Amino acid sequence: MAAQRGEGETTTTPLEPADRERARAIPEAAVARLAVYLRVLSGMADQGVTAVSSEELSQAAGVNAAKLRKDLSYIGSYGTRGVGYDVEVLVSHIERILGLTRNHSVAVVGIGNLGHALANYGGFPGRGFPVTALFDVDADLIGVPVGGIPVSHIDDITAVCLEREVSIGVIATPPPAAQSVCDRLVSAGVQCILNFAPVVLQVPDNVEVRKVDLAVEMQILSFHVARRADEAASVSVGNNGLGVDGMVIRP
Amino acid sequence: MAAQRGEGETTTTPLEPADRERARAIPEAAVARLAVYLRVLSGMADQGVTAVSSEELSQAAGVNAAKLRKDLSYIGSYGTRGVGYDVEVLVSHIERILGLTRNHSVAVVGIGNLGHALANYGGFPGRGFPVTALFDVDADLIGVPVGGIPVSHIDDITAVCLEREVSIGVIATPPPAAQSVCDRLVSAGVQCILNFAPVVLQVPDNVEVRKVDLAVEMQILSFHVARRADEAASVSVGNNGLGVDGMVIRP
DNA sequence: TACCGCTTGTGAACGCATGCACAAAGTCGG
DNA sequence: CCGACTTTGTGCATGCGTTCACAAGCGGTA
Ligand SMILES: NC(=O)c1ccc[n+]([C@@H]2O[C@H](COP(=O)([O-])OP(=O)(O)OC[C@H]3O[C@@H](n4cnc5c(N)ncnc54)[C@H](O)[C@@H]3O)[C@@H](O)[C@H]2O)c1
Ligand SMILES: NC(=O)c1ccc[n+]([C@@H]2O[C@H](COP(=O)([O-])OP(=O)(O)OC[C@H]3O[C@@H](n4cnc5c(N)ncnc54)[C@H](O)[C@@H]3O)[C@@H](O)[C@H]2O)c1
Repeated sequence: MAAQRGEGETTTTPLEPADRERARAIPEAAVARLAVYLRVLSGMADQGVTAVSSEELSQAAGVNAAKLRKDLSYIGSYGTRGVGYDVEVLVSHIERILGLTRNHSVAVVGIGNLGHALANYGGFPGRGFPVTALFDVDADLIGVPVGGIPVSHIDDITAVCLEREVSIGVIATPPPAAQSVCDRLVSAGVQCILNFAPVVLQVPDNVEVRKVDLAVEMQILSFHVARRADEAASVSVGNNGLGVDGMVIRP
Repeated sequence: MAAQRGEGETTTTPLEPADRERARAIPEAAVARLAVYLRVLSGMADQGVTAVSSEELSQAAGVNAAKLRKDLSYIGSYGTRGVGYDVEVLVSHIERILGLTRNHSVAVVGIGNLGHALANYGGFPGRGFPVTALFDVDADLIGVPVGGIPVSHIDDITAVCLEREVSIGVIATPPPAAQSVCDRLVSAGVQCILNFAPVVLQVPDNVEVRKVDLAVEMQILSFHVARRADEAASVSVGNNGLGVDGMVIRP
């Protein structure tokens, strides 16, 4: 909706009605994997590979071959039985479904440790996500270029986001500021937010939020360490080699 | 089911076998949420809150109340019916299940844009994840302290990781180096890896990998933009300037 | 002590995602 | 042109995760 210019004509290449229905039905989990397939396929294309089978591609993407085929089937039937998939064709169809046929302007809010890293990162523009705006409250930062873009004051967020047609907002401020920054982004018309602050954001229904929570990631890893340690411990104590449900733990 | 003891009365082992069995059965998705609950609860504790109901906590964590209760039930029954949960009690039990009763040393490999941000980040040590080792190949960086820790050469990774008992390795190198760095971490005995490089890592079964893939996150957001735009487009045949839900889109 | 109202903990139903297994559909060699 | 071989696309079963709904349990109150 934010991408919608006036009425009728959009700059985005419209999907065929059939594709539109498909896109609506793609499971979230499959979308995430499609993005991974896309990267793997792009890499293959760069190396001159023109065709690939579901088996090869699934290996490279680290998933089950059947799952890969099912994922691809969500976007249509573009393979050739007995042969496999044409890399270029697959790339273009995945890009189309993911909405990568147009650029998505990114704004980063909070130009501290993380914000600097993000602003300097060269991987985004190349993939269709140019960083076009940076915001902070720190007076010493305003106007200073980071990664080639001068930092704007957070109070100008609405004007700047509208002017530069920002469609994705990245929050890299301290936790206490995150909700307020989020609200400002939303009122500036940004409907997609990537949040690095360890805070649960409240947003209206029409806004999509994804969070990257490193502490949570670490704690999940910690859980697995602990679980493994416990398993080892339970095996070393007068154990009979059987797990709780009778499965053999160690042959 | 999985929690039930073999046949008849098993010996009354005075350890905590119940918890061990429970931990094994916790769904991955629930573990991730437990980490979130823990953060919310810690915040509440800091503000002097001593008791909380599933309704309140679920609101704060942004999840369904029933789901929250089920998640908590995986770790045991520590609530009081008619009252709610004691914040301190819940915190300590979640910490125990997540293995946060001990510290987990973290090593960061690749001290570039992102590695610097991670090394300087103050949020990890406070939560039981002290960064104790940094690695890079760049000769100019070796010995230079970042966030108080001198950067070691990647070739010393095995010795340093063993000496500092590193249990989590964070990969922040360019994509081409990631697999090789991963292999080195694994042979240094690190069993948990957090990967920022947009690469699918191959590891043995006993190693746990979690990836943080910002490009994928952005592409998922892009997908939702596209989907929304399409929905709007399908409505906007003879559009009146109003979006699907009647909100003004952008003049 | 007995009752009442509130909140937990969980059995059960549901829905979504995964993985299997195979028919359909194509290629290629003869 | 045909038949053997390869790989896709998908119906189906299975398992996991979410949600509902309510009995069980507890504190407060009379
Ligand atoms: N640095 C990391 O590696 C890392 C890791 C995990 C999570 N995080 C999270 O990411 C966020 C940023 O981390 P950081 O290390 O870059 O912090 P930082 O303190 O280095 O930077 C925060 C920046 O946000 C700015 N800021 C503060 N309030 C603001 C506001 N209202 N509007 C706009 N800008 C504002 C500050 O001026 C500062 O420049 C934090 O929430 C942190 O918890 C960071
Ligand atoms: N910077 C970001 O915001 C960002 C965002 C998303 C993903 N990433 C990913 O994170 C990774 C790091 O990004 P960055 O921007 O910090 O890159 P960078 O180029 O700034 O830093 C990479 C560092 O890794 C070091 N290095 C190279 N090969 C190495 C090896 N074999 N062993 C040890 N160190 C080695 C380099 O010397 C350099 O210091 C990349 O894979 C990138 O795609 C970064």
